[in-house]
Amino acid sequence: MSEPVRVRFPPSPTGHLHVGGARTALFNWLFARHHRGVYVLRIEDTDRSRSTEEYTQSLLEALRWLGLDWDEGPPTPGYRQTERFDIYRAHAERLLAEGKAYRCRCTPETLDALRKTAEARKETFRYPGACREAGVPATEPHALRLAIPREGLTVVDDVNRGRVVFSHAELDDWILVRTDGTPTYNFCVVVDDVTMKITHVIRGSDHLSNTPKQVLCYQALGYPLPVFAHIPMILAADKTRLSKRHGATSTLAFRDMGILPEAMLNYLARLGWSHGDQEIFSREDLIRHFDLAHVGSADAVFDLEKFKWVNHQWIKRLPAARLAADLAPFLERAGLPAPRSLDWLARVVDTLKERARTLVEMAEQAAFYLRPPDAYDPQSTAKFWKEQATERYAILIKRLETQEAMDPRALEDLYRFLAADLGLKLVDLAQLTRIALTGKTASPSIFEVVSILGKPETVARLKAAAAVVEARR
RNA sequence: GGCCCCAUCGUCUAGAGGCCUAGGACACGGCCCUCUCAAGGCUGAAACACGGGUUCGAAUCCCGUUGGGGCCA
Repeated sequence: MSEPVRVRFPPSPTGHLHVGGARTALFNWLFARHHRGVYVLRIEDTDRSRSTEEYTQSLLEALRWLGLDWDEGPPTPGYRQTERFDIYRAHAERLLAEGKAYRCRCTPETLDALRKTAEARKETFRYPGACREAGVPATEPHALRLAIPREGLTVVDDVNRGRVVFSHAELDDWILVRTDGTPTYNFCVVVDDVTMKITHVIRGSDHLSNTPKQVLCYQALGYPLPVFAHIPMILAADKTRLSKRHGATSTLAFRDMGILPEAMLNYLARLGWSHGDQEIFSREDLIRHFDLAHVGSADAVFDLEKFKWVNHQWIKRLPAARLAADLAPFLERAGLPAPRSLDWLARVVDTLKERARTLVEMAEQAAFYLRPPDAYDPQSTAKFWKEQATERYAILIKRLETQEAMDPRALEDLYRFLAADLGLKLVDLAQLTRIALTGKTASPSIFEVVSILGKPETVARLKAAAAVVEARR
């Protein structure tokens, strides 16, 4: 029986959760759920100057929105690095006592000078290890360095990259604890992963180069190595790291753009991972099919167009009631009058599902349902408000006022009979109605629209349009 | 600069030596459907970075070049 899987996602609260982080979180979460393991959330806030509580809350909010629930982590104490300094100190002291780490009194100035000399000679700077030889008394101010083997190799066995070999000649006696007593990033990560019994470290490939250092630290500490999986990164269209100048990058910003969490998960999962030709995956599909073996190794370019397509697929699939509830805040934000009811809004949503790629687009398209058009599109009126428009509006108004059945089928029958009666094409009457009700010549099925608006509102808008036509003569 | 990683249509990818005249998806063009706009259906254009090997046979394995990315300062 193999050990239970334990994975972690360790964001730094120095900014909002960006899409790259969200995908790393997702892959870890999927791996944990697929293997019925444990998913740990850890807040890496050792950089106190840049970490804020506000960002921490934002991170948690984004994760909750995506539904990436954690089995261990905040608000339980002990999952923020600032709460764990005693643990780092204890491990550092043990390494020192065992002779696997040593005190170093070299100042940053000394090191800078050495670095410059090395650069001038076009050599790679490595810490020469003077203090390792000399020994520094505890009474002097000092940093703590890991004593790594001077020769040989460290091999990182990576699930995605295979065996990656690093020569110790390229590695430093790196700093575990700074002179001011604060532990460094790489040291904290190792101690945390070890004490949290993490079995699989799944993270961005930008961490691959740090891995040999960490491996050496695991070995010095005498702990078994976790399985490493370095996953490809997400790039912008210009193949550089995705950043703010490329547009929205934070998870919550996509929520505000009207992206659904289902779509976000789906799109992010397909960036670097695949399962045959399948494009649309539910949360359950992802858990069932996710595996590290089908994660690629090349970096992936983030494509908003495809993302919106995936979002549209989810808009089409999700029930109207759910969408209506999600849409409501977007209507409010657009300054539109409140819908008659949530059920009524669900009917509206059903007519818009095929047309809106985001909830923002859907809110725009829903506007005419909530208030009459404040203007009529000039191109549309130029084409359809010809001589007989007044007469035709009069006929439509008269017929609709006496119409009993307001379901789309009955309305379509009415329009077809009427068109045939007048020797017209259906499109003529349909577009006249559409202009009156929506102000434009593009909208959902006009029979659906009339049905949802109801008789009084429809007739009122037809009369208003007729009046404008009359006034223009 | 040193070290490490990566390389299939514009983009996401399928492809684990013969199933590949390289498949799917987004975007783009055409046609069909049609009350408009969409959605949908059909269809078109579009890729194995380059050069050497290995092999009866390579997109798939090896080496090099080029390009991109990352880490370290």
